[in-house]
Amino acid sequence: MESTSARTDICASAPRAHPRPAGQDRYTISEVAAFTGLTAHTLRWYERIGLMPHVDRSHTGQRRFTNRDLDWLAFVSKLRLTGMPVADMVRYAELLREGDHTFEERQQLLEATRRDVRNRIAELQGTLAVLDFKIDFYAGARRTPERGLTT
Amino acid sequence: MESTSARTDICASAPRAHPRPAGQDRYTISEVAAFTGLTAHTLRWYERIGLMPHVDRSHTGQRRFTNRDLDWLAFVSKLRLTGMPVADMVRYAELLREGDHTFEERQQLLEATRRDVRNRIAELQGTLAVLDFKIDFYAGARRTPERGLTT
DNA sequence: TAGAACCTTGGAGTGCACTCCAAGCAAGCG
DNA sequence: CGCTTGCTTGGAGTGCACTCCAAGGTTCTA
Repeated sequence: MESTSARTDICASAPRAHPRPAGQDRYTISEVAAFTGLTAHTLRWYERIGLMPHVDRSHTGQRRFTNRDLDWLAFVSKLRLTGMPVADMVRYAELLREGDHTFEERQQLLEATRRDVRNRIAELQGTLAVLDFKIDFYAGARRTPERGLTT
Repeated sequence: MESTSARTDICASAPRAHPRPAGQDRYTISEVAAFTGLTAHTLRWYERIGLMPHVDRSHTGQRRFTNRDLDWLAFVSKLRLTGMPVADMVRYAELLREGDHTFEERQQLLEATRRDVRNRIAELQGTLAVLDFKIDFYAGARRTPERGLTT
């Protein structure tokens, strides 16, 4: 669990996941919920805990998200898939808000995350091997039915 | 998110993860905790919720785990890594207890799990691509420092 | 201008997977 | 035998990541 030089030639363009209407830059919370797959509740919660880099408001106080916010949310959603704790993502968001002098720490955080993701992939491939082994056994036992496997 | 014919040529032997002393077949709960990395609390909890296929007891009622139990726990630990809900693992354990006529359902459950794991790996590889992209950006910006990336 | 559908807030509730506790019995050693 | 360490139970507590609620203000469509 350390090797696996996972190739990443798919989708190596700029991180823009969910389709969104062109020429618009102010979205209500429910529009953003539709684009990202997150609920409005979750979006408000993200803002509360400091995971959103301060969202714009209309003159009456309603949230108006921008394309930049959508980019950020797409990135956060990717990180979420890795099982990265929300607290760590908040940390990264804080570093961004603090400006240029956190550059190096951000880079290190990203690199640590990448190591975690690679390890995670290696683990999953190990599990896949076990599943393949067991499924092969089931397929074999189907042809010569005799005993029912103990795990 | 559906492709990725993940190769699984590593560790494709019989599923036996943690080293254990030869010629022994009765382990106390703390020994099992040491071998598996699970806590004694968790092992008791697994039994309570029906995830252990009925553990043997000493004449005074203390648990005595067997090598077969260790095999099962190794398998469960693998499944746990995939993020499979405990309830689903309990379901599989129930099917095992119910005997031969659940053979097909068990096979299907394993195959569904394998699909999930493959999808998970594909997702992670997508995330890895995003991380690589961003880390490359950071490395480039280090050589020509000018602006600090917005996500 | 009415009504429906949407948005706001703080705080409380949910589900999962553990994790711990207290009180008491069991096992092994000098 | 006494002592320490380990094991037993049901039930309560924890941490995470949401998820929902009530009461009220806003925006859109007819």
